[in-house]
This record gives sequence, C-alpha cells and structure tokens, in this order.
Amino acid sequence: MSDVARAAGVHQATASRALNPSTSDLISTATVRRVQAAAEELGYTPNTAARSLRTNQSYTVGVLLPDLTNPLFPPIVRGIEEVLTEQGYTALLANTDNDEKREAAQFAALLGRQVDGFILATGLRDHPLVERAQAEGRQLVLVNRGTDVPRFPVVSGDDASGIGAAVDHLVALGHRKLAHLAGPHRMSTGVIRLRGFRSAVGRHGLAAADTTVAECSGYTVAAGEAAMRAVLDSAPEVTAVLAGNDLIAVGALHVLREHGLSCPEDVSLIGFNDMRFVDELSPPLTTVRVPHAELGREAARLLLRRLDEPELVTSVVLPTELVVRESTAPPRVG
Amino acid sequence: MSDVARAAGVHQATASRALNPSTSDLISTATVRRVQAAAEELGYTPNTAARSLRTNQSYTVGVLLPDLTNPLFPPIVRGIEEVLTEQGYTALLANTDNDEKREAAQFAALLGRQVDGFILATGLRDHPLVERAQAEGRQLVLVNRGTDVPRFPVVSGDDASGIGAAVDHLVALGHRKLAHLAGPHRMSTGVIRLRGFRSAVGRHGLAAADTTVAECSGYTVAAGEAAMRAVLDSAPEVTAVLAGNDLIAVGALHVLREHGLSCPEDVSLIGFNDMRFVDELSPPLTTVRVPHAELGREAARLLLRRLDEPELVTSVVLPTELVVRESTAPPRVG
DNA sequence: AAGCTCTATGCAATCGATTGCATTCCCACT
DNA sequence: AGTGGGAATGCAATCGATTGCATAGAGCTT
Repeated sequence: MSDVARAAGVHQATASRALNPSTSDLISTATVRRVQAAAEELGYTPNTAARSLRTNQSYTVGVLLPDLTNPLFPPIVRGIEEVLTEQGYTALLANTDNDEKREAAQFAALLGRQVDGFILATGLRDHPLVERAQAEGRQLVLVNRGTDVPRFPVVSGDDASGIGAAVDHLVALGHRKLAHLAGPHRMSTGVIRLRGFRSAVGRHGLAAADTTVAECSGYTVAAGEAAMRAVLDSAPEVTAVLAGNDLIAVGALHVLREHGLSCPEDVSLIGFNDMRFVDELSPPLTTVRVPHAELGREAARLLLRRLDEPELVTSVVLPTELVVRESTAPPRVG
Repeated sequence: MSDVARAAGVHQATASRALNPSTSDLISTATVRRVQAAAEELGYTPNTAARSLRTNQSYTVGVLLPDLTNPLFPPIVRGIEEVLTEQGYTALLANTDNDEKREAAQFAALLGRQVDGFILATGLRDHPLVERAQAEGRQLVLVNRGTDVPRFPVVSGDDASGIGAAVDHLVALGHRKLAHLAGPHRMSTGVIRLRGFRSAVGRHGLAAADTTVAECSGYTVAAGEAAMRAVLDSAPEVTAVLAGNDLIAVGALHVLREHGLSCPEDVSLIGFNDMRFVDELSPPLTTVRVPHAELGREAARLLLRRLDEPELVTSVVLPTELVVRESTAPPRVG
C-alpha cells in the first residue's frame, strides 16, 4: 500500500520489499522496521488480488471431493485446511457428487480462480481431471483414492495391510468361511481392498470355496444391505464378513438383524475407516482405522512441496490399524 | 483476454463487455456471439484476480466454523457451498476451534483475501467479529447460532418449538420428572433451548421441583456424560432426559448404561439436531431434526441478497421437527 | 442536405502489488 | 585522492479485466 510507503517515508517498491519476507533482506533492517511499524499502524492488509495478478499465484488450492456430508471427508478436509492455513494458503472446497459434469464444472471454476494446485479426493479410478490439471500446469495430489496412473502423487492409507490385519484377526478367531463386501470396482479403493482380501486369504491357505465376494454398487448403507443379502443367499455358511467400508458394514448389520442373526455370535463383522460413531453402534464395530486427518495433512504438505519442486513425485502411504471392538468373536462351535 | 478480442476482431473492451452478462446489452448481438464463439474456441477463462483487483469484489465468501469435524457442520457447509457455486461464488473455509485467537487470525486472513462477506457458524454468544466485519464494510450472516444483537441477520432453526415438541411428547407419554442437559450458557443455542425447555414445562404446569437442569461445559459426549452423572446424583427420580444436542445425548446414554438403567424403559432420552447415525444407536435416538443443509442454503442466499441490498436485515427461522424413534417410551408404572 | 440522436465500439486510465533495471551513496582499497 | 564494488533504494513497466468518456456511424427529422 502506497499509504504505508508514504508514512514510512520510502518508495512503494521499498515498502513492498520490506514487507515480503523473501525480499526483505535487500532492505536495511532499519527501514524494514520502519515500514513494518507503519503497516501495523495503518492496519495494512495486502490485497491478494493484486498480488495474484502480478505473480500469477493465488496461495489457494482447490479441494475436490464427492460429498462433504460423507463422514469420511471432514477429517481429511480438516487436516488439509490445517497445514494450508499454517502456510498462508487457503482451501477452496467443491463438492462433485461423483458426477462427471459437476466435477468438470467445478474444476473449471477453480481453474478460473487461479488455484495453485488441486487436491482430489474423488474416487473414480481413472480420471480425466488428472490429465487436465497437468495440461493447465497445475499441481495435483490425490488423497485416499488413487489412480492407476503411477505418475501422480497419491496420499493414502495402507489399505492392503489393514485388510490383511482384519483377515488375520478373523482367522485367528477361528473363522474359515469369509465374505468380503467389496467397494465398487470403478473406485480404486474397491479394487485395492479386494486385492488385499484375496492375498490375505491366500496367505492363510484358505480355498477359493471358503470365500465369497459381493461387489457393492457404492460405499453406502443401502449398497451394503443389498450385498449382504446377496451373500446370505448364496453363501449362508459364512461366519465372518469383511465390509469394504463402515457404511457398508452398517448396511450389513441391518440385514443380519433382519435375518435374526446376531453379531458377533452368529456372524462377525469388520468395517473399514473407523468413521466417527461406529464405536457407538451395537455392537461397537471392529474396524480398520485410517488416519484421515493425517492423510489430509500429508496431502497438503505434499502439494505445497510440489509447488516448489514440480518434478518431485512422491507418494505417501500411511499405516492403518485394526481396532478390535465387539463385532468380532469366535464362530459358534459346530 | 486480449487474445479473444483479437480473434473476434474487436477491441478488448468490447470483448469484456460482450462476455459480461450485465453489460452485454450494450453490444450488438452479432458481436456478442462472435466474441463468445472466440472465447469458447480459445478456452478462455477469466482471470479472477484481475477482475477482483478492478472491481474490488472477489466473488468469494468466508465461512468460519469451530470444527468441520463436528457432524453438525458438514451439511451446513454443503448447503452453503451449493447455492454459492450456483451463483458463481465460492466458499473459503476456516476452522476456529472456538478459540478467539485462531478466530481472529482466520478472520484477518479472510479479510486479506477480499472476501465479499462472511458466514459465521461459530457459537459464542456475543461476538467481536460481528462488529469488525461491519467496520470493514463486509456483509455477514450468522447461521445456526445467533448473537443477542438483533441488528444482524441470523438463519437458525426454530429451537424453541423443537424443544417444545419434545417436551410435549414426553409429557404425553406420561413423564412428569424431566431433566434438561443444557448446552453451555455462553452459546446462544444453550440459552435458547434452555429457555424453550422452561417455557414448555411451564405450559404443562409442571412445578419447578419436577425439573432438573444441568449445564454441560460443551456440546460434547464427555460433557454429556458429566451432566448426566450430575443429574442422576441430584435427582434420581427423573424418568426423561432432554439433551441439549445429540452428542450430549450419546454421553447420557453411556452413563445410563453404566448405571444399569435401560433406555427407554427406565429413562427416556431425546437428543437435538438429528445428526447422522443417531438412528443407528441402540436404541435409535428420538431427536429434534434441524434442517441443516437448508440452514446453510438460506444463509448463503441471505448473504448474497445482502450483497445487493446491504441495508436489508432479515432473519430466517426454519421449522424443526420431532423425530420419534425408540429412545422414548412411557415411564415405568409405579 | 444539414443537423441531431442514439447505438455500438474504441481509447486509455485504473485497481495494488511485484520486480528487472537504474541510480545513488558509502566505503574500502591502492 | 581516485576508483571499484556493493548495499540500499527509486523508477516504471507489468499482470488482466473493468469502465467513464470519446468517437464513429447509422438513421431520422425537418
């Protein structure tokens, strides 16, 4: 602000340099102090628009996610927002509802706002946006759900080992007939967790006939209900169910109850994500905890780092952890 | 963009006017079409920074809330975001953790980003920010939690009548000894709901001795536990509990269970908000539904309207609704 | 046909900060 | 004392869109 410069008795350019930490070493410390004092005095706040216009940077990142209302996302967004504001950035939020059109529109809107980068938390397996971001010269990191394209940085939980731990737990309890209510195959997490399930049961030497897999049409309670029904129909002998996520597990619980089966006595059940309040269900749900807030934080950190070193491609995998509660127990004898 | 102007064979100013709906009637329709075609062709996206710089508007609003992780807020934010993007605006999110310092810092950051207005979802009863926003000439609307100052537009649910319906329900079931686990008095919802409770029990002619009130230190499960314990100590005769919100109700449920009391047989329990998943508790919680997404939408609409007519002060009260599930039943006879 | 009006468009200043280059001034070195 | 070098600061262009004012035509009136 030129007022500040005038008040401090210097040229506007000097004021600008004095106020900017990365250029303030060009200016004598005495002047810097004078300028800062004047800025303070006048209650100066820099005009971000002007800065963006000149520097072509907005200190803003776009966060695209399917639906904030899905309990999975708030902690992620929270984590993102935390490290972003710490660094003087802010997050622009956009919900896509997993709708390609909305997604493209939101993406364009964010582009118009000159976001410096994107964090994508949407789940489709291969993603046109990823390419477009690159074409537009914008950085992008994926969180929680990856693409199959390995050229892009992804921050995710170690789903495979989480599923592995869950299967280990069930097998250790004595279960042999397992079912997996898989997430949709069009989402990366769906296939990754399924793969994890397959490899884990293989490790325990379970036969293919011992395991049933039903694909859910989405990560929703209703889809979980449908899948659980399908499993009960086709493989009534299963004693343990591993759900693709907690929402699916809730659906499964409904159907078990509806069929007069009790959990964990008749059927053990494990969820995924450790969503808020799954410990309040009855029975409290055994599930795989994913450190969502930390996922968000890492994603933001990674994006910020890439803003400096664009070529850097790193992916971060955060450990997951099995949280044993009361929805798992040894199978009934006999 | 001057490229567009060149491509359409017109002056940049003409292009600008043609592309802007509010000025495009100054330009012949033929030219408008030509310019739009050129813009389309070149994939032109306006530079928001330049526009903001010139117009001193950012088409951006700041949303301040305590903690996105609180299940209350995602639907509100979702609603806000919905109508904002519809109108070409976007939301900047900031979490304050109910900490005055963080809140002030976030507010300043948002100001620096030239937000056109603020939506405040933070709960403290009187709020320095409200004044400051006005001083800075920024519009502001409060959502869900009001101030005592009536000069500011507030969008909220009709808490009093929700509480009233809850009390009616309990009394109709035959309950006479009621307790209210009130939200903190420093939050407006805390006092409003308490007031609602008082007036409702008065309406039913219940004596002061019939009702117990315990103030919770916050809208949290832990605070609910503490308050419920206090009530069981001081007034073990209560047969029905009205919680200040669902989180408090969850805490109450814990303590009831811990004391070997069953819900609803021994004690009926009603929550507030109809948070996601309270229907999955056992028992599924009877609660007062507040239309949070609609609250958010209304808040955004109201803010947008005030951006046009700054003097307009309207507050919106949305109806609430009692959702009866299985945590309420007639009191035990005797 | 001259003059007037009105519409469509061009011109150029402007918003506020950043930054390459030029300039000034001081000091040290020989 | 003169010169070279560096540190500190000033100068002015620049980012891209908006907008008040000026201007060029076209059409109408008398």
